[in-house]
This record gives sequence, C-alpha cells and structure tokens, in this order.
Amino acid sequence: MSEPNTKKQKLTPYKNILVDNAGNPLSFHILGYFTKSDRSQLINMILEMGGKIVPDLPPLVDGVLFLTGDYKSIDEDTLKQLGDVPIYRDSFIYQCFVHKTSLPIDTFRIDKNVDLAQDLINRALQESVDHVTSASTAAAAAVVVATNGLSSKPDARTSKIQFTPEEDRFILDFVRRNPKRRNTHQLYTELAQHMKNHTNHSIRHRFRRNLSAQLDWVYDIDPLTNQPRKDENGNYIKVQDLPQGIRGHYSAQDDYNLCLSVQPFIESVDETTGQEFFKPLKGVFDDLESRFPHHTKTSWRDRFRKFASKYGVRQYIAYYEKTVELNGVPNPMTNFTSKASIEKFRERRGTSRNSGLPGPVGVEAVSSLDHISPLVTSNSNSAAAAAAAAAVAASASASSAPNTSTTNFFEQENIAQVLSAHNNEQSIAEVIESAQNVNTHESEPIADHVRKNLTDDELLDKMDDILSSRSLGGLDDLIKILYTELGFAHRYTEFLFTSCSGDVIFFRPLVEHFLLTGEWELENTRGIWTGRQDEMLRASNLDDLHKLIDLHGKERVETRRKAIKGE
DNA sequence: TAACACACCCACACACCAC
DNA sequence: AGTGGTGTGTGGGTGTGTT
Repeated sequence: MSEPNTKKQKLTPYKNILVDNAGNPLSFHILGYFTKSDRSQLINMILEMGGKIVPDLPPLVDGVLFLTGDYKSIDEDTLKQLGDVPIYRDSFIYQCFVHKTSLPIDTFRIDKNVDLAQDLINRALQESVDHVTSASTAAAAAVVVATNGLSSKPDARTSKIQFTPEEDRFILDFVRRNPKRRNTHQLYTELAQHMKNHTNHSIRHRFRRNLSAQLDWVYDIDPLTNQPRKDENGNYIKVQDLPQGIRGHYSAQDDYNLCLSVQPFIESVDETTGQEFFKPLKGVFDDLESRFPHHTKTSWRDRFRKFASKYGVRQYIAYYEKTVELNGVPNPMTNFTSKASIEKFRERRGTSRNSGLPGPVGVEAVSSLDHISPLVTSNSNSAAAAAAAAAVAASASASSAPNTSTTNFFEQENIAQVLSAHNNEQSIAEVIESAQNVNTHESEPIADHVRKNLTDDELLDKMDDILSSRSLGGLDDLIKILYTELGFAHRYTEFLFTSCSGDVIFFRPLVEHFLLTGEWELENTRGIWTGRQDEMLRASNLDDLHKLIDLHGKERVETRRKAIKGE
C-alpha cells in the first residue's frame, strides 16, 4: 500500500486530462471562498492536468468552466452576472486527478434549484458507499494526491476553517449511518475523504464536542449488510437507542466472574509476594465466552493475563465480596497497562495486603471513572447471591459482538488447511462427547428460548441469512454470531462445522435433521460426515473407502482424509 | 481573550503469531 | 493447546495554535 516511487510518478500521466478534443486546454475560472492553500492546490491540479486558469471573471463566459467549492460563498453580483451559466463543483478537478482521467463534467454541475445542503449530503453519501466498496482504490487515490505534495487538506498551522451548517449536517448523517463506529478514529478518517476542508481530527472533535448532543436518533443498521434498513414504504427506519460501540468494557462483575472462573486453577501461592501460580486454564476462556459473550475468549484471556493475574485472583474476589457486603459499589481493575503503575501497585500490595484497592492507582482515582460497573443492589452477605446478581447483569448486557474481521474463510479453497488451522482434529464423536460432558453451560445444542420463540423454519431461514452473510470472518466469528443470534451452543457450531468439513451450505440439512429428530448426526448425505464415516476413513478398508467415494466423491474423501490426519 | 479547529495522547480491548 | 510476545486501533480524552 505504501509508495515506493513517489517522485517518479510525477506529472506525466496527468498532462492531457483537461483538454478538448483538439488537444487545446480547457479554461477554468474559480468562484467563491477558498483557503489560500486550497486555491493554489486546485490551480496546481488544473495546470498539471493540462488545463488553463482564467484569473478574472471573464466578460465572455463562452468556453470557460466555472468551479466552486462552496456555492453559497459566491457573491450575488457574480451570480447575477453569470445568469444561467452552469457552475461545477471543484471536486470535478480532484476526481479527475484521482482517477487520472477526464470525467464527464455534467455530473458535477450544481443544480441551483435544489436544496444545496441536501444535494451535498446525497452526493457525498453516494461517494461514501462507493468508497466502502472500493476502499483500497480510494486509499490509493489519497496516497497519490498526498505524495504529489497536493494534499487536499488545509494546513492546520496556518489556517482554520469554520464548519458550515451543511458540513455539520453531513457529519451527523454520516455518523447516523455508522452509529456503531461513532467513537472510532477510523470513521472520521473516512469522512475526511469527503470533506476536503477539514482533517479527520477536526471532524471527530467537531462531532464529539458540538454535534454528539444532537445524535438523538440513528438509522437502524442491518448487521448483515451494514446498510440502513427501510420500512414497507421504503423509508429509512430511525431508532432512538444508540447501539454499543465496537469495543466493550470490563465491569467489576466481569472481573469477578473471571476471577471465580480461574480460582479453582490456582496451583500454588508465593506467600511472600502473594503471587499466584496457575494450572493450565483448560477451557476456562471458552467457557467464559459462552456464558458472557459480550467479551471474546481472547479478550477474557487477555483480561486475565494483564489484570487478574497481576492483581491477584483471590484478592479481587475478597475485595469484591467485601465491597458488596458493605453495600458499596465494587470497581473493576484498572491501570494495569503502564509499567510505572504496576510497580506502584506491587509496592502497595506488599505493604498493605488487604487494602481493598481495585487497581494500582487506588480506589479514589478509579471511582472517578464514569464507566464503572452498575450498582450491585444485593445487600446479602452471601457471595453466591452477589455472584448471581453479577452473572445476571453481565448476561443481560450481552450483545452481539461486532465483526471487523477481514478474512473470509468461506472463500478459502483448501478445507484441510482450514480444519487444521483451527486445530480441529477431533473426531466427530469426540466433539459430541465434549459438547455434552465438558461444557455444562451448553447442554442444549440450540438454546430453549430460541426454539420457543421461533418456528423451525424461521430458525433455519435466519441461520441461512447469517451463513450467507459476507461479513462473516472465521470459525470463531461464526461460533459467536450463531450463539448470540440463534443460541447455538459453541460446541454445536463446532460440530456442524466439523461434520461439513467447513462447508456451511450443508449446515441446513444437518440442523433440520436435528430439529426433527434430536439427533446430531446425519447418515448417508453427501457432504456431511459422521463419526462412523471418519472411523471408516481412518481404518481405510477398501470396500468402505469405495462406499465413501460413492457418497461424497473422490475429492471430498481425499480432502477429509488429509484433514483428519492433519496433513 | 475566548472560541474552536486541529493534533496528539494513552490505557486497554481484542487480536494474531510463534513456540 | 496453552502461553508469551506484541500489534492494532478504539474510546475517551487533553494539548496547541489560529482566528
């Protein structure tokens, strides 16, 4: 993506873009307000692309094209003088430059009769949709502009441009279409590509400080398409509840649940330092994720590594329970990522072991954070009651996690690779066994509440929708989404995946069969493997192999064999 | 001098990789 | 398959310079 030959690709490709059929330069006159640097950049681009500048408002407008970046800033006298002469957006020049070609200028013509603000928004949103689908092209274009020393942004050190009402509306609308990403930096970087007068920093700051209060509704975004949903009449659906951002927070209850889960794995404790040593934490984070899916298993694991293990699991449990017992509000662990604060905390812990501090900076500092856990209302002495309350709170706040994964493993061709990449060499029988025995929280393959609320057909249709989603990432994402959306137990999705060799089009018959009969496995179906068939593959009896090849085809049998053997 | 556009900060949630 | 090393970029800000 970076630019090895920035200097070499200079002007030559642009020379003949702004010329007429005879090769003569097109003439441009620039109208309205521009910053100094913007104006000179625009002029540079025009000249580089073979165009010509007409500096003064020409008496004869024939053959001159009028450009503006802000129609409203053109004074009335000038407008009168021009009459019906068309005026074009300066983005024509930028777009020609970016695409290194002469674009039809008519599409950049400003229609003076329509609401200009709305027009700006519509146009930019259209561009933003295009941008999403060809992000790399746009990014590449941005690189081209930047590396030619023609950055389209004002220089923050020498100029400062006010936000116009149109720009504010545009920002708000853009955020409403991307409500989950409203806190990110990335969203405003994308937005800045459509607003040449302001930087990403500036736009983000503008939104947070001046516009966020107006975000009293957002569009209802379809998680599968990332597009706003429409109602029966074709109007966009608006919702008042802002969706969660794309990154969660750890509450005190989360930390407590984490500590309770890992506590049984404490093998020994160094009595002088209080340092705890753990047995292998087998299955702990999978289990946490399936009980509290608002954090992923890698996140739970990281929380353990960076916080709980440093703080002390027993110490946090004691702190939490004590606080609850005293009708206080426990704080989550904080400030464990800077080395200095960890050192400080170690010192404190050494001198006063049961100080009740939730983190290295002390309880006063932590309680000043405004995102800390909700009140634990239980005033019971019982730790179990507090834990139950915490568990309820945590699962109530569970939400389907976002999906920002960039790889789509469904598009990978080598299933063996996929299977082995997920270390999935268990036989199907083993998967079923572990699903039923190891994880007591997931005894039902498909959660009861889902089956109560949906007919089997609805459930299957929803599953198909999810499976056909382009936004799906890897197996982990699949497990997460099927769990949160349809209550599929972690192990059940893993089983489906294994049975189908990763080919999700075979999920439907398998699940259909399960819904009808309660049986996990489906015999004699092309593309779907059973434990018995896997055993046949392992044993490699010739007759059996022929039967399998008849059923699944030679290629699938070979792929399956390799996957099972981990080749 | 106040307002505000723009730059920059940093803890940390979440992830990936190699072993 | 668990674990340590470490990258990425969100989320919630604060700092700096211009008008």
